[in-house]
Amino acid sequence: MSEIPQDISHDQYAVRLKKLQDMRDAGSDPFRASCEQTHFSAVALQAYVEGEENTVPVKVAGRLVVIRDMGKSQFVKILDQQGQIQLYVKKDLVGEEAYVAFKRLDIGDIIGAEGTLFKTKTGEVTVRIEKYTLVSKALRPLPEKWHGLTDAEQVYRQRYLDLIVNPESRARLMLRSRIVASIRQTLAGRNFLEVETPVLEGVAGGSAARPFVTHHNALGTDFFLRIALELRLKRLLVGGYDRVFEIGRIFRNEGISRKHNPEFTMLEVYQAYSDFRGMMDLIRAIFTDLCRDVIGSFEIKHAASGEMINFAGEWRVARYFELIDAAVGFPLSALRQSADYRAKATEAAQTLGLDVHAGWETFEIVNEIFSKKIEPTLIQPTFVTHLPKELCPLAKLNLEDSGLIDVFELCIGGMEVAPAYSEQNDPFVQRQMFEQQVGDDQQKMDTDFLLALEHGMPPAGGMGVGIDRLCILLTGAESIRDVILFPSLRPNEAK
RNA sequence: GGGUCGAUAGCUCAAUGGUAGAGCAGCGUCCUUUUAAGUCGUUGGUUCCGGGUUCGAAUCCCGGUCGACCCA
Repeated sequence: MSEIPQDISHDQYAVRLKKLQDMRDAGSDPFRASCEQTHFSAVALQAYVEGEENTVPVKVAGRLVVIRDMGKSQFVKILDQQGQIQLYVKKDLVGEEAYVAFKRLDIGDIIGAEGTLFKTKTGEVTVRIEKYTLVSKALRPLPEKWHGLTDAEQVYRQRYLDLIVNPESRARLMLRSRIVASIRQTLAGRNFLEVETPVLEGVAGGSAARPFVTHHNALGTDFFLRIALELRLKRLLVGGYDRVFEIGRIFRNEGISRKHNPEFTMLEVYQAYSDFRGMMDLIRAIFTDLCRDVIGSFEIKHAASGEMINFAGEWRVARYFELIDAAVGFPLSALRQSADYRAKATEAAQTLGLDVHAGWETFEIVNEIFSKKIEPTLIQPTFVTHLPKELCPLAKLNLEDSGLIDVFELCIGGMEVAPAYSEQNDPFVQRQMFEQQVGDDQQKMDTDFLLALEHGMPPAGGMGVGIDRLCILLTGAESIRDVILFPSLRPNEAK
């Protein structure tokens, strides 16, 4: 322990260090190895029986977050996983020595306490403390109780402080845990197997994104961090896992924004002998369970627009090109086979005020219209179907129009939430689509996956759900950083 | 990567180019049912870092670091 200066009254760290040293000098250890807890705060509050004062015993534990000292008695509050509970500490009850020691506790200290439940004259259920133990000393002061912690950088770098002092952050991030748990439960109830597949891949396939590269020393080779789960999970379809899913972290070496974190969480689900329509049923079931069990409502307020998003009833189904034609104001899609399709698409995009880059393929120009002018307007749940095949090289082609694919993009709240496909299982078509996608760079082609397809993959529906964006939607968060416990930041020495 | 904005006490925030302040927290006092408890007193600053302009810089200028927002 470092030297403690003479006048420490202004230095909260030094004051606390001094208290720690005094306790150690007196032979008591302020960092205990265990502490008995019979009740979480919320459980204790429910255990109170109206009119039965000081009959129900509880042992609670948590961090001191409020201290109201009234001389010979104190009201304090502790915070545990479930929230706060008030404790009443009285000199008569705990004894002189313990009371004096209690007065030396600081906000932030973690204590265990036992006593009985009663209701104060203002009606708050409170634990009347008979015994307490300091189980972990906090050497640093907490942020201010009223405003909490607002400095964005500190909120992200020291998330634990945000969780302690900002109840809305606690609630939002805990809701994420419950959302993921609910999804697992829904899928388990439908006989899906949860699996884990490699993060380190020789080929980063399944999507078009720039991967992170790392190096394995013993093998003397570079690996890519996965950018999707798809190709591994489909190998499991080949292997006879008919219903399989993974909730896993994927990594994309691209920009950081309110909607993008370099690592994020994806749910991918595959169901053999189903197709993209089956995935519509599945995603409806996932949302129904989420609304019922986690959110407690089938309506959620869309944070950006204030509009109520309704998850009950039928969800809108709309064809991609119907939406495009409506947005541009003329039947652009009728020209898809004609020579001036590109020119008309460019003109339409520019009329809508969009920049068209010279190097873009025509489907990219049209998709710019979709992502900038249509997707943001799809607030209510909408299945967008019949997308152009260039957008998803892993989907089955539509039987009536081979330029389209059997897929949907589920858009909610102006965001793409879940794409789903009837999965491509023809190894020849798949190879062709890969070749178009990778161009000359054959290194990027997952030939081992094509080999797996040649062994036969059952027809299947597959779906991906961006868990972070789903959480943004369901929690009303403004940024992906608000639903990720520790978002990616530039490394920085602690201040 | 580009543009705009920001960084002041542990936290939340003030401060015409002229002695850096407040609230909470801390320290000391009073108070045995408080609810942002109350009461009296009181300590605390490398104004993000490095240059420059100026008699004088938290404030103006340049560079950097970190962050936020928008764009790519």
